[in-house]
Amino acid sequence: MKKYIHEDIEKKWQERWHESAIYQLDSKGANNPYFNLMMFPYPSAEGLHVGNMYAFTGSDIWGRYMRMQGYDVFEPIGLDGFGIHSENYAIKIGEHIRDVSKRTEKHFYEQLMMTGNQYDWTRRVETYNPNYYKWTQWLFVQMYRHGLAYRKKATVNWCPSCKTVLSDEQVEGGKCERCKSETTTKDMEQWFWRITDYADRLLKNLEWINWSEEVKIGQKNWIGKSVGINITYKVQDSEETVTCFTSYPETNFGATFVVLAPEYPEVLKITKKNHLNEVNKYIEKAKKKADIERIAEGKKKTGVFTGSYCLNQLTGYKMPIYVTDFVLGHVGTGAVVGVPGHDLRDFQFAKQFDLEVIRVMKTYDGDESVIDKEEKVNHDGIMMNSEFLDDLDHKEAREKIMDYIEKKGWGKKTVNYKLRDWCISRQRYWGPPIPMIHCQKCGWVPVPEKDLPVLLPDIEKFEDVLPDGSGLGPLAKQKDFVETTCPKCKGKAERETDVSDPFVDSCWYFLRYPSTEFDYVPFDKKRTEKWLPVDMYIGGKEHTVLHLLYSRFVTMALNDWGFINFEEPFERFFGHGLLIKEGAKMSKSKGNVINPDEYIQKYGADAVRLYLMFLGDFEQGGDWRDTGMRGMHRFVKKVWSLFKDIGEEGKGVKNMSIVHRTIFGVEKDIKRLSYNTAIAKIMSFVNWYKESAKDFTANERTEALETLCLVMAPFAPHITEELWEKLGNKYSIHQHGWPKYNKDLIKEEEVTIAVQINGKLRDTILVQAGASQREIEKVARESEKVKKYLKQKVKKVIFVKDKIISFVV
RNA sequence: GCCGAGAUGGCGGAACUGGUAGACGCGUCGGACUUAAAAUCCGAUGGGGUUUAUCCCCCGUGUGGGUUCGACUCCCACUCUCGGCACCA
Repeated sequence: MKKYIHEDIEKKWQERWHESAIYQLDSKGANNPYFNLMMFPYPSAEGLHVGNMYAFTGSDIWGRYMRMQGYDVFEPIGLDGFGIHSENYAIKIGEHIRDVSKRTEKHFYEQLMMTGNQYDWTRRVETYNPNYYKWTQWLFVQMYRHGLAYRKKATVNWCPSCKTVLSDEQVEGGKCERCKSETTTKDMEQWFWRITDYADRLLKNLEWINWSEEVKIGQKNWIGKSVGINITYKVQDSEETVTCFTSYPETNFGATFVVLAPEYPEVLKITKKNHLNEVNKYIEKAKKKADIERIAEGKKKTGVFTGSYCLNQLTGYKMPIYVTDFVLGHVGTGAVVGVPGHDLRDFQFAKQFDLEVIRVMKTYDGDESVIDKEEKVNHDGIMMNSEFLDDLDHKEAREKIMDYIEKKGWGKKTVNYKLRDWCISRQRYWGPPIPMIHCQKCGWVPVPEKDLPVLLPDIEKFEDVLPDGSGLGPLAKQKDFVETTCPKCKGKAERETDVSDPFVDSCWYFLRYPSTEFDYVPFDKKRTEKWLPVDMYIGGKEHTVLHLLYSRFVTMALNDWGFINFEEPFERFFGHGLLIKEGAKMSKSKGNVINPDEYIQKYGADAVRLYLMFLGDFEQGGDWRDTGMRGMHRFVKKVWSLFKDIGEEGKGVKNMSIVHRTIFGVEKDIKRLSYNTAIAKIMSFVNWYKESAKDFTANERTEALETLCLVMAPFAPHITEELWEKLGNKYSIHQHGWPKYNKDLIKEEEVTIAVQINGKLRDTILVQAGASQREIEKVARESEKVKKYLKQKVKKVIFVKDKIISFVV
């Protein structure tokens, strides 16, 4: 038998798979469609990251296993190439993104090809391709037509030194990630998608979708539903009112002040004349700070008095109104009623400005002393000083007071969400232009469908694609692009020059995959109904909120508009863990980044795939060690060497039940994506084979080796294909069914029973499986080791079938 | 601060619904093959004690308590690590 040369074998089969098109979506047949999706990568130009390969291998194993279970598995791949990540890289190396991205596309696909995943290479999707982003723009127009896309002034991060808008991710601790200067905020008109309309549904559906609890909780917290009440207070000597949202109104007998956000629209109207100066100054200062900076200041509260008061209807307390930046304009109503005894921030503010603290809840331990330090501020307890609420538990009191306030007409029960509408405008170059036209007469008009796509102009000069600090994107300088005619009145008009957020590109890509050959619709109706929703989606947990939530939102909207017949895009989502190297996070600065190419060249894709899946639990992540990689290479060579004696006759063995136990065990592990233990079972099987094969008949050899190929096929697709052929089987192992095990044979005939005395292991005995307590007790009592301990009277005997017998003395 | 995940030999990690802790692999040590090395193969390998030896005993899953015949697994309190969010009223 030849030596194992992975380069030849892997190349050979990759070409064969390609020619025979066994992984292509069957657009006519396919009785059991199964959409196995992995998160498409954003190509970083430095090439495929081993983290990508880790995720994709785990997903591919699942897809290959499902194919062997008889499903028509569709496993597509594409590139999330539009966006700031790619653009920043191009800027860094001083090259035009258009050129960089052409190069990375080729590089990425070549690398992905080498990993041996069962992709349908005919259905690739690249977000920067006009035939794709045409439909991203179409989605925007749909959003606009259905009232879910709108424009509003928003506060964005701004770096005064780089003169550009920054995304939240680019601001680290209040500083610009590139030049380290302090960032400020700027109010700019932006396009938004009304995801908050779907907040409740996004939350509700979490109850039934098959996702891990961890990810569901992540989404739930992000949506951040809080139930409470909006209470409206009259401002004294004024026509104005202030409405405050609170989720713990039961403490309102202890309310002693009201605080407004600097962004609060009526701040100046509420402020008394002689306080205007100071209030204005404070607001100006606050505006210059980013949210992050406000937070960084920590517990020290600042603020300024407006000179006005409002009345607490419950107590008649005259509450002074302050402006402070710890109240955020976009949260709740932008106004908060201060209860210093039972909210830490309110307490800190009250101390700063010497406001009264009134205790209205004692602790469950009965402490009702004066609240004079932070540690004593309590959020729950039994009501006191609250008239008709006294002695009620605070939760009970909450219901009662809300009804009371509503009945009195002072307020209205409200639900508040942390989730904010999705700002999709980006003042950048490398994205799909937002397909809107502004006309002096007609206002904003969407680009008609027949005129899509609005092509991203191919700007020749590299310098012209850089953000320039005008607050407008690079497209604003392209006259030919900006100047257009209004689709409505045919008059002169201007195009929107912002592009959309890269998350818009990725929020619907899975819908495109099965329909890539259609150029007149984003997704064909029949095709979509057949293949979607996605059956299994595997990807990183870091996308728990943004990407997954946006995709769910868009799917719901498309469902509402009648384009698709389902409202959840991913029937099942599985979040894998993080891959690290020798205890440390991989990073370029540390120089410990693993380049998968090198390892594939050295050890072969099969060995790398196996090792990636073996080094830890797929859900938890794992720690890459080069020595471990070498060990796996050794294992693959060992497997290869087993096939040298095919056809040799031995005297035969009685018991091949381990074959069945292996099938059973590996299957069970794959089903729960516990790939590392599945591989361990395959290794044990190989060890057993090496020890026992000398006695096998030719048939027994074949049975064992075929089984080995089949259970290993999802993990190591090339070598198993080669060995499968060597055994004389027909192409392809990947179209063969998963092996069946015999239920009777997986049962052990003999079992080892642990014998315990007072819970301590004293002996083990080998008995027939299923032996009764009486039989086992008899054998156990005869054991010398046990006898020693059974001199005292046995009080109790505990027996677990096939497991344990325990004597209590 | 809040939410989530985790802590097991020299190392990566196993242990399904409480039932023989350390599967599988790495590393190390010893041996075989070889002029030699690499590669390969065989054996040993949690710590401690005891024994000529087989045996046997004790201690061991981050810390402290609890429940149980029996706890890595369940309960309470705490420490540390990683990931996410962060003044959400």
